[in-house]
Amino acid sequence: MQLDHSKIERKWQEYWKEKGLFRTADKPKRKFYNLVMFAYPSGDIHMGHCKNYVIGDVYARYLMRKGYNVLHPFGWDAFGLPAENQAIKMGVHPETWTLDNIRTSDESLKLLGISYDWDREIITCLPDYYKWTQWMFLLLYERRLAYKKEAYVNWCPGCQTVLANEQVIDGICYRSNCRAFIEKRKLNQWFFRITEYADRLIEGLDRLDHWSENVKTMQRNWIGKSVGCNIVFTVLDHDIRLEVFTTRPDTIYGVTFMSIAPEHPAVDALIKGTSFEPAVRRYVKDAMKRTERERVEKTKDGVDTGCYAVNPINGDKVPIFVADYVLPEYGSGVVMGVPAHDGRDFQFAGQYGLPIRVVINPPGAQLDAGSMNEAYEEPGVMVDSGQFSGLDSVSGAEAVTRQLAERGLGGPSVNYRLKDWLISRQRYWGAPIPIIYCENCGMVPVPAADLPVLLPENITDFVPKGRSPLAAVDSFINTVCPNCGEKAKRDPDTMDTFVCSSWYFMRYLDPHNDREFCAREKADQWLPIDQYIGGGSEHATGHLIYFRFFTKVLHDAGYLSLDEPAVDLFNLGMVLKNGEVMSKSKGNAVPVRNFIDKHGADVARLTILFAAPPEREMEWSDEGVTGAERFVQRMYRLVSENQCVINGERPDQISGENEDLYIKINQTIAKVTGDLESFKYNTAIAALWELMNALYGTRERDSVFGYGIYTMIHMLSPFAPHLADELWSMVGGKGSLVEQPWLEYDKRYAESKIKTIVVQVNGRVRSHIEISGSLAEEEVKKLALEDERLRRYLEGKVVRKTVYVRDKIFNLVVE
RNA sequence: GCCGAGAUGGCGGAACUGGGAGACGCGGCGGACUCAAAAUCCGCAGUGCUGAAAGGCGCGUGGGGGUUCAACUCCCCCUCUCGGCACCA
Repeated sequence: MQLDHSKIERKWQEYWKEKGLFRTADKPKRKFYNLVMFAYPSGDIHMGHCKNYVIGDVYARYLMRKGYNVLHPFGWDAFGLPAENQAIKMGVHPETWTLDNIRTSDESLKLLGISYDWDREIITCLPDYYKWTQWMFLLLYERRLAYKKEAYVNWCPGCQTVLANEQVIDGICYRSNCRAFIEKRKLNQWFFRITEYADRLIEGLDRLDHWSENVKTMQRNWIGKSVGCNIVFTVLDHDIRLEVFTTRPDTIYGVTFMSIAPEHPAVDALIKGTSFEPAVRRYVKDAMKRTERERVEKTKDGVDTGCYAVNPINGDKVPIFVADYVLPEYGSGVVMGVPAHDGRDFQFAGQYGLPIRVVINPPGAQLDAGSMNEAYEEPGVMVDSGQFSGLDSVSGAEAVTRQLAERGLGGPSVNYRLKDWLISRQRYWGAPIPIIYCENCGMVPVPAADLPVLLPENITDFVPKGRSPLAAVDSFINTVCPNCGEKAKRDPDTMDTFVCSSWYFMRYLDPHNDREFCAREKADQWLPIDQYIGGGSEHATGHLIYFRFFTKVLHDAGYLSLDEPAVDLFNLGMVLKNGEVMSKSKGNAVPVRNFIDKHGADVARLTILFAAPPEREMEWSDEGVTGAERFVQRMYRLVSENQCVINGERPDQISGENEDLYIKINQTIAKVTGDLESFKYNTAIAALWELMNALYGTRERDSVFGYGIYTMIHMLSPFAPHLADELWSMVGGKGSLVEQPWLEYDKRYAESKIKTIVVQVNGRVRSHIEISGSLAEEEVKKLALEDERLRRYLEGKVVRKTVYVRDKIFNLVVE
């Protein structure tokens, strides 16, 4: 009796669809927003992608059966470079390629039986979606959170576009097919002022109790808040003020030089016309050529400007250097050099023979500048610091800051590592930036009524040339000014795809609305996301910050009442094969369709679920498939051979042989239910397997046995829904188990009647006592002392102490 | 360097709040069925020593210490693996 998986899978998928079981009603009573991170459509999906979808689906199906009104949507993050690169390589239009991929992948997801509400599918590259992405841009523009500025930005020579900070990894382009070294270029680009939300993005993390510490810590580090002080140094014989940011104003007396970034605008004025000019210019030119990576790896060097800065606290005159270890975009691009108490300054001073002046001593010790071989960076006691000497460095820092503020030479300041989000891209396949440049009126936002600014389709040359391909499309670029009606030009750039994904979770709530991105009423009904199931921590410092930022902006603008999008975040581990992340480009992908043709969707699902706990990485192995396949066949056989004893009634007379089985059944329901709620799907399946083994081992095929199979069928439904529904109909069930409430267990039989007390001597297991009911310590002790097996351990020994954990363990401590 | 996660049989992995380590599966071995094989079913199994056998005695959760009647679990030190950040003043 073999199971024809393709037949039953098709049958039940059709039934679910016809009955609209996964279409979400719009007036949710017990709502649950279960969101799986949407995906980039890069060809057909493979088993590596499926893990996310299957895990999200198990949870969704369980919640539906628990009576929740579950919103479980899916969509596609469809803009982006791969489509465009494909267009260049194969001559296909990016839209064609993308939509083809989506069609194929949708079919595969349907073959897997994922319970998405397909009516809500969103595709970010379609005008009815990106219209609202553009609307979001305008909202940020209006609120002065989108702005254009000339700045040194990350330029990827491979992709021929600028990138956000978050997209540069170790000085290299984040795209796995590119990996080019990033260059710095000074360009005029659009930014989102995410730094304005830096503090709130940090504070909000404290309210996200259900997010993993891991992701929260990564976000805190990424935002990188530093509390310190600004200090103004004047330059001798120049009308220049150099402002520095430091977290250690307590080391101000230890300043023996200043370093200024090569990009700093003051460099020019410092050296103009002096004998130092040629050397400095040469240094600056070389520095600008270096990538960030090269700068980090080379030794700390610099060049003297011949100028001197004046220490505002003690009037010391110190030389000013240009040095490329100073980051132009952090703080003010100038640092005060304190070699005794900063590792980098120590190295730099060593290189140029600059004096080292100790101004902080470790508690109870004294440093000697001459014998130091590294900087002392810890807090301590201030010395050689004028009126501040003797203060501990923490309160000293405050005192110095206070005095600077009083004299108008500085004051408290906060700096962030986080930088504003650069969102312009010089590429075609993205949402056009809705801005028009008019000779009379300047920069003019496209009026909301004119949205969307459509991406022109009549374009064939996608080869990047350092500017957006849209710049060459006259019909797109040339327009009229919405203000004055004169000829004007559109912005040729498109937006970073991460803008599209920053708000997608709201579009699902109202996907067909053509007047708003989402009706307020629906947002209020459905948000927040109750469970966000994400594809790993690679999004921690990108998407997962951006979508929080957008939520806060929309909150402030009055469109949302909440300001954190997701209550609970679950990070899944990736799927590996042969030790590497499964992906098409690595050639180790297991295609979904082939797999389903051969083994079926339920086997695919069980293989993924059983192999490892969801949060952990899993190594794909064909052996796991064997197990899942065997499970399905055994289950099918169990039901088909015993159909007559299964009636779904909970037996009320439990006695005799099958009482233990009945207890096992109830324990399994409790275990599986608990595991479903905490994403422990591997152990849930193990529990089902145990119950199946128990059923196979049962001789008396009575009503308890029948009920055991019945509950197995029920509990199988989130994991292997097609098989479960088929078995359900075989035993006379109506419709799908999705329509049935989840099982409750019989509390009277949740515990074994017979318990085993483990008897230990000095912590080693030496015997067991079987009991029914419960025993007091005295009784156990009596039984233990009479126990034959214990005699040899107790003979000639004195019982010094006993420990009893009721009905569980009894330990005799003897000597 | 900093932050985070992890290390358990041949393999994937289990173990509640400190209470019988190794559930469940894969692979392996033995048996049944079969002319035979596959499939299926039943059984065995961490490891060393000992015993004809039932069994007995040790050792065992990356390494070393500690707390405890009792430690995979708690504390201290160390090693390795993975992920993130990294000249952030």
